[in-house]
Amino acid sequence: MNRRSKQREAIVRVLKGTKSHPTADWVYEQVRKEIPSISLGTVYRNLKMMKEQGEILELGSAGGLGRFDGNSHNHYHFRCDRCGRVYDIDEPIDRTIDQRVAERTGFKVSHHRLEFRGLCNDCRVE
Amino acid sequence: MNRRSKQREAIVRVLKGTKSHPTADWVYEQVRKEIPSISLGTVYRNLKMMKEQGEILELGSAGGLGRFDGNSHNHYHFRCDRCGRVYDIDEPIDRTIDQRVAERTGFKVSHHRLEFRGLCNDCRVE
DNA sequence: GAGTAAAATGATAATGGTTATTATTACCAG
DNA sequence: CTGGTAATAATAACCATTATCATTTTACTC
Repeated sequence: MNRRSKQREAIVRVLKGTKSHPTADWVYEQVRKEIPSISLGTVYRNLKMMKEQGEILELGSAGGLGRFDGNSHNHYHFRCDRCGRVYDIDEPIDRTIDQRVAERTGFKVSHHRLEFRGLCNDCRVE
Repeated sequence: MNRRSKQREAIVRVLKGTKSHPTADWVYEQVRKEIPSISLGTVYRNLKMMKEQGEILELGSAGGLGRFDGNSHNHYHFRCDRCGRVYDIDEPIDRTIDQRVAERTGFKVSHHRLEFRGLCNDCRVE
């Protein structure tokens, strides 16, 4: 079902060969050094495929639309992979983990965002 | 600097009055029941303002562009609030928390995403 | 190798959420 | 009232991503 192509192989090589978290456009520019004729659409198509097959992760912009929360104090969320709904999670916030990461990295850690994923009660199949 | 307007007040009322995590468009539709002439742009403008002033949170689409990670095994990330760079965090993944949330909510929890925020070494001011 | 069907590509148009622009209106101080 | 400025409505612009489609490439069979 999945044929090989030098474009896809180049995309994989670029992705696996960096420790950064590139945008689609950055990948496009890198691959272009090798295959100047490659199309941006091809990059997007392959990234999407690989994401769906679990070979890579996508960060940020996760889940489609931007959503807002009138509650400004930090709390955790659950996002249903099927219907996209977001629920608040009543779980205590672990602040010690910020401290731990700060010590390890030297970064200034102000807070963290935690989002659970899976299927909500309306969407889980019995 | 911040004048009052019935539009903004209606937006705040809608946001604080729901437990859901609405999209900008949903807020727009709700406020429209009260102020049919309100513009979608006004909703966006006010949501952005409130977000910058820390009165509300924005989920998803956090940080702008979608970013990809060639590493498909789950791990945590740090995103710099200033430069937007994303770093991998070498912190063990806590799977017990998925179990705990599943028990409390009844949801099927497959995994979680954890993202730390703050300033990286290049961006923290001495 | 030649033939062939399915998949992948490149080029480009379309989509859709968000932001910018601009002329107009509403608010407030003096 | 009047001048100054923020906020608004309407609309255009933006821009990352997706869809479309004719053409090319791949894998497979003979």
